[in-house]
Amino acid sequence: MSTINAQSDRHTALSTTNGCVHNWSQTLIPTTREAPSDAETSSHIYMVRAGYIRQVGAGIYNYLPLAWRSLKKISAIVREEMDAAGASEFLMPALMPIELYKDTKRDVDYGNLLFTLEDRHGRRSALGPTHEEVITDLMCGAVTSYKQFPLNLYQIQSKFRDEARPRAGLLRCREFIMKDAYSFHLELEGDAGLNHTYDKMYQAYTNIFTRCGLDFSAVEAEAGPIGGSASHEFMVNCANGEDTILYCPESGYTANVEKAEIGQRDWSFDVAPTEELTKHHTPGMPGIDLVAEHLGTNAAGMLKSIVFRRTGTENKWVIAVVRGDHDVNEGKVRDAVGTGVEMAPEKEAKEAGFAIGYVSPRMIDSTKLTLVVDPDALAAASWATGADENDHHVTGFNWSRDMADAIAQDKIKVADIRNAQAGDPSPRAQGAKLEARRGIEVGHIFKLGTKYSKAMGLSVLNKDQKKQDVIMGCYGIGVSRTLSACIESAHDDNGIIWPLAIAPYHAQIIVIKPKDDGVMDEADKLAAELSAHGFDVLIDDRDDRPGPKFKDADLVGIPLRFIISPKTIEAGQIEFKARADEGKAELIDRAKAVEAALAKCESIA
RNA sequence: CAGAGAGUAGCUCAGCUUGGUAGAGCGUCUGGUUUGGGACCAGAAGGUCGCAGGUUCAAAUCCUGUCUCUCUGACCA
Repeated sequence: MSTINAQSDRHTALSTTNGCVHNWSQTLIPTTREAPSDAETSSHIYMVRAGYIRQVGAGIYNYLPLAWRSLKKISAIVREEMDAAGASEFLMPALMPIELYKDTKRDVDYGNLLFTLEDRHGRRSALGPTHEEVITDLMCGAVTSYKQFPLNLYQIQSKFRDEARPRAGLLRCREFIMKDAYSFHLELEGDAGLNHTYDKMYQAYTNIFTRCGLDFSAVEAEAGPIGGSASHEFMVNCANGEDTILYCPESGYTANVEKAEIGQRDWSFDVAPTEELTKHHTPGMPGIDLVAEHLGTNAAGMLKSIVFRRTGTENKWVIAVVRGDHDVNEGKVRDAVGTGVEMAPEKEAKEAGFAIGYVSPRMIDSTKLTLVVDPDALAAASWATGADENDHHVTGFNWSRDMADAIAQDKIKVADIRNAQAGDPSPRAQGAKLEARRGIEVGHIFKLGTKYSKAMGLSVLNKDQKKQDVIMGCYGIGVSRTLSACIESAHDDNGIIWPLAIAPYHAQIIVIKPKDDGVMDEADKLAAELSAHGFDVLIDDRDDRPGPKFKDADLVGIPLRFIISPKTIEAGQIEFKARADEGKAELIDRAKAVEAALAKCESIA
């Protein structure tokens, strides 16, 4: 836990100045008993029900006061840690001319994900999904000497991506709030190098998500369309997350499924056949499970042969073979064959003779191609696989017998080309097995290298008066996604349970019978005391019955809760509990209210 | 992008098959009784039935087109 305000004895989640005090009746918190029927995930349901967000369009939301308060708290933590790590905040436009994307070809590579529009003059513009191009272009004109490096600049801004399918409230939006940072270097190593900044960002991200009170993992990840060499994702651990993470309990190795390596697996071509190769008619069976059932086996008894094409080529084919119940990992295929690959376009693959849906490794005998096989696809003596002929499969396929020529000519490459899964051998600890869990990606850091600087001509003269491409890194945090990921992992059946640091308010005062003499005065007094100690306070001053107010309090999820009523005032007491505590509030001395709140901060945060 | 579904009151939905005065619950407002985990009584407001055409004496309902939203998959810094 990082302590920014070390000179203060206040809890770091509290405000360093007086906290604010707001009355429920004077802000907008439209809670509802029922969620919209289309809300499926708990963060979506609770954010709508508790009055944090309202939908405007597909993947577009209003951030109501509660959500905005939390978003500002997350942003504040991000700013503090980024600034502390030596980055400078600035702001780029969200709107930009499409021409900026020409040099890096991301107007094409990013595809439909890029929001584009046309102005009155017919000029095409884009709404920024990330800002590598804008900042690289900026740097081309703004940085002229090697002496100005390293640099690290960041912004917090709305980003736009035309997601094919926005979903789950703020988890996958078309407009969302993101912090993006870009660093510039002339070398990899040393204090001014990319690696040093990357490590600092890794640490800053660890600080940020720790301070936000999140249960998260930093995992090795694929660089994806942004490109670059190394990358880590920061994932909120959450059972219903969209991403799968694999980790080794012994070595601590943790990686996204896209990236996770699999440890050593024994294999051999030399397995004696046990069955004749037999052809079967298998028409109209979509899906490997149906075919397997028809052939009297299961998916694990079949070979799946996926046809790829080397990117940028007309007809350099690659067949990747994995066991039927495994998934091919495109990145691993790329690494295995040494060039980029893409799924073969069906039409052209068919023209080249591939019976798509019925392809087998035996295609190598008739067509020029690269064959890569996963070790697990070699283990059995007898496989069911395609017959390289429409509507037909074979059973009894055996590598040593049916692929003898290819094996003899050493034409088969064996490599780890599938997604790792739970139970696979760990790549970092002998004998250990990988375990799987789910997560929501909230941060991603990349070593970009010179991909953008080369494409856009960002170079400077170095000390030796030689022109040198600038080395870049980029670092993103999904601010609005962090908010919903937090709820996704911290709620119960009654609503949200905020960690102190990013809750819209630290404390809520529920006033019972606010119209009775002196009751609101008492609430205001307590609020002032709490505020003086840095607590942001929400007073539920609504003239409503206690039941709905308790229900709303649970829904909204403010961490600390006081209950003031005529009864307790008379007794010189007050009720107090944390949102996360089970059961009813406990009665404490009114005089000890602030003390209790401060003590509770220590135990829950 | 493929498949499926939905647009009727602020929210959740019924009505549509078989065309004939626009409905319920929750919420809101007024008055009253209440006041410790989403109360009760009485009353009220609130909807060009997504939009545009068409059929018909008559369309929320039938037909055509269109827009929007959602779900599953594909895709996804």
